[in-house]
Amino acid sequence: MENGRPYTRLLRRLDSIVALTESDRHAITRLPMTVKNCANGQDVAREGDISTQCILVLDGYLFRHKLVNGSQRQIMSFHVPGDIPDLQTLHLPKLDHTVTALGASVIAFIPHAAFKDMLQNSPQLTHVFWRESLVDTAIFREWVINGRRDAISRVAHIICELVARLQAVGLARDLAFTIPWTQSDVADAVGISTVHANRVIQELRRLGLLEWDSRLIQIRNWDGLVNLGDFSVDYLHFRKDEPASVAD
Amino acid sequence: MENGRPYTRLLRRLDSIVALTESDRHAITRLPMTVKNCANGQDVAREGDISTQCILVLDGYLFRHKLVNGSQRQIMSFHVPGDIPDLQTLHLPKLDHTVTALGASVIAFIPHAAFKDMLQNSPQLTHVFWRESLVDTAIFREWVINGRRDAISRVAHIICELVARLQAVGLARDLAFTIPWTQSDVADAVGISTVHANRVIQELRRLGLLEWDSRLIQIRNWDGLVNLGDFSVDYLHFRKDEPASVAD
DNA sequence: CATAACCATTAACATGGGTTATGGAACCAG
DNA sequence: CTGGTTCCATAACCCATGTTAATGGTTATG
Repeated sequence: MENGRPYTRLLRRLDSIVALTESDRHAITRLPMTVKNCANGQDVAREGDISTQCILVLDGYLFRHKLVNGSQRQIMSFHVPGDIPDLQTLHLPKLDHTVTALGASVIAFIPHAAFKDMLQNSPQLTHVFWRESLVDTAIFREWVINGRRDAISRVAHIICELVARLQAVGLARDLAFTIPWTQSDVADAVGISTVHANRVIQELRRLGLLEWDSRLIQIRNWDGLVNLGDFSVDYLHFRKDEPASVAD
Repeated sequence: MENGRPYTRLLRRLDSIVALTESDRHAITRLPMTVKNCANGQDVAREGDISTQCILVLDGYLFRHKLVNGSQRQIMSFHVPGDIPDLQTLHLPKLDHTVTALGASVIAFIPHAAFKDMLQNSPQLTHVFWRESLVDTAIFREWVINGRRDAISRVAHIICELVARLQAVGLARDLAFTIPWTQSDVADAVGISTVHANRVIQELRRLGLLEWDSRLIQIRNWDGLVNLGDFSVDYLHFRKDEPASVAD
């Protein structure tokens, strides 16, 4: 949000998967938004809610999660600036999981009515946002697959994914990023115990793949991490003609 | 396919999540289709392909899968009659996984051009199919969560899911269904070894929850299975006002 | 009919990761 | 300063599940 325009990251995000025309960009910037600051751990939307607006991440992170067997928490996705984690509520308004702020974050609410109105008037934007929702699906498929990998590969994999997604919106360009999660959050995302998450993180450090200093993660050996995590960027479905990463 | 009309199950399927108008139904029945018979194990679409048509399951089953670490196969979904397993290719034409026939099956190809044309002319049908693709997403989310359950619960869970989805299109009404998978397929779907799949299946039988005679599965204790699998039908997002299960 | 595949089953053994518990560092509230 | 809380780290123990391998039944095939 360096430049203060709230829709900048969203445009970057969409631009990373589809080429936007000027009129598309213009239509998006005219969407009404209500900005809100969230405290760490604050629920932004809850399982069972019927949504009437979408959430856009402006700054910080959100995550989606659900309880398994009434006790364990499974985190099913992390969301970076430019993401609309509940885009699906446009057509599936009842939430089957909860959306929560990871660290202090800034979000914006976009009313469904205005959003749908915009899509109704533009087949191209319908394509763009439908496609965006399908990339979300592809990420879930990859997380299903991730369950087959062993613990250290799983953690390596989500780190690679986060770096790639942050880079798509112009963040983490130096292979370093800050994310206010705890080891217990990591454990709940990849489906291991916190004790084992700690073992795995130490092993990643020991292998010289990255520095992981509480909140700050600095990749030291990208290729090694990609290899260990069996990571391929394909499933994120970025455009071949990458958006210029210098034009901000 | 009892009545011979190829789009019957699809209409049932859509009807289970959204109320269709007569003109919607009519538009769908006018979609051009090319019917094809598939042998067991035949790839219908492959990872890396650029699709120009969608696949509709008419009879039998398909499944989607991908190799992990270049060796292990992870099955990420099963598809029943009425499903369009590659609906996402309408907006994300490059496949990031392979679609294969499970047993001898009958499918139909629907050209993207005709499909898009239909959607372009009907905001309501755009809503219906977008929503359909989002239910697909919700299922993947649930499979991510399923990774947190132990082996027997995971198997119980996918059995419950299959029964629910078959019932939505008018199959498996008597809590019994035939599916030509092997124990190794089950293992690759829930992410366990074939040996352990065998242990788990025997335990399910021993608990009196079901009969599992090779291809034929007969549920004996639905509530027990639901309970063991920690299954809740919510994530399938069926309409509250269920489609009449008698009107076929 | 003979052979080969494939599949379900079982056994013996190995191990990745879970569980429980404890201590210390950092941070915060009063 | 003191007590509470959260997070990271470490150890000991154990279990669910993986691995490997062997057996027999069934089906497909030449």
